[in-house]
Amino acid sequence: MTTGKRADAQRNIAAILGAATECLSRDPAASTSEIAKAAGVGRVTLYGHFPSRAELVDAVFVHAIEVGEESLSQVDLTGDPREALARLVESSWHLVDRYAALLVAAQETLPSGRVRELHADPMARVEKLLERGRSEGVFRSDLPVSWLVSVMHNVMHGAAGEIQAGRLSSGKAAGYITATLLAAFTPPGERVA
Amino acid sequence: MTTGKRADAQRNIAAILGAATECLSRDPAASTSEIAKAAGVGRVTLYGHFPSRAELVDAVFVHAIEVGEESLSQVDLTGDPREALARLVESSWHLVDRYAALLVAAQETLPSGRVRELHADPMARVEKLLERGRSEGVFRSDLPVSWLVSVMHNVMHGAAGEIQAGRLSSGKAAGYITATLLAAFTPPGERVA
DNA sequence: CGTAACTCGAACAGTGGTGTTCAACAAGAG
DNA sequence: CTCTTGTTGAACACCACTGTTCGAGTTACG
Repeated sequence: MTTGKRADAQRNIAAILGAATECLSRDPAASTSEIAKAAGVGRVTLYGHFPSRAELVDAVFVHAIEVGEESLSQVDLTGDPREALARLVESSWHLVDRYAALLVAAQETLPSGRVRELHADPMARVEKLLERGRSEGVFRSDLPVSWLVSVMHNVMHGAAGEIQAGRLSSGKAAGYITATLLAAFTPPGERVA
Repeated sequence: MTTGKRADAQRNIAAILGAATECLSRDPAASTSEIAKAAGVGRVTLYGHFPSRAELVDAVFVHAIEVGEESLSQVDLTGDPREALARLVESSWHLVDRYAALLVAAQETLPSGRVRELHADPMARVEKLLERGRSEGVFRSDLPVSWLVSVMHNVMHGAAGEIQAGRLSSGKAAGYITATLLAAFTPPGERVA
């Protein structure tokens, strides 16, 4: 092992990371006591591996992004950009739904800009697809790509909120989101799919 | 006056309400000390008029909604629903931009459902316009009205976030929002305005 | 003017978190 | 088996906040 850590230490680190992911996904303000207890570990042990709560949140967030990237990188983005977008939304949506509260935790814990920095890869993927759709004339070019990305982001997180509030069923969300975004991204003068 | 309060007490209540609106609009987690100081008043005085921080936040939020309603009620919602929506967005946007942080404060302070309860009037206005647009065939009917309202809400608050992050200029926001929503609300098969 | 209403700062108790220290104990690695 | 690394709960110091109490001082109001 390149890590000089002992075996049980590695096990505990994994347990803490897992428990933190779960706790923070339920409550963005989850305390270190809560997380340590959920990991079946003493609070001191937690601080032994993560110097501060913020660094733990960072590690959890980085891990979540990695998991997400693994899933997102398998989405086929070739062919009709509209169908590609539908596929990308379908995959992204599951991640957003799962990690919505975690994002909140990161936002209010990590230094400004850090969240966006870690979102660089997934954002680049979306931007690239949107650019291609624009050059093929099926996505609108009268608004900045950064704005379109923001719309996609906010519509998805809005859906997560609606579900949490019990006003939307999980099954319908992906369909609503894609229907909304495909229309929103249609160039003025063109027909909505 | 129907209020049995003394004149200076009334002045202080107004000052506290004003200071709280300003402080909470900057920082949703603003403390009572902060607010009292900004109001030029002792913390004890604040608690003399508002039994708890939560009730103060509630009062501030109610007041903000009232101010908003006053402005929104003057918007002409007759004629082409698309143009009416543009006018409504224009007015709503200023309010959202101003009170975005206040909404966050209310969300994390007030009991679940209270925020939505206080939003009943502005939401009814939007719903009514959307229903009319649907019956005239210019807004889509394949998605629930509640979802369309949520989309409008989230796109506007997303724009507020982009502005706060310095990625969007205040002047362009309203145009982007209306362009996005008009397309998003266009019925499938129809051309985007 | 006199009184009731109001204000003030300081001090207090209570809460709920973060991060550290300590000394005893357990477990992996060689 | 031994030694290093890791783990543990209890206790501690610290911080920032909420909400209350007190007594003294001030202000409106009739």
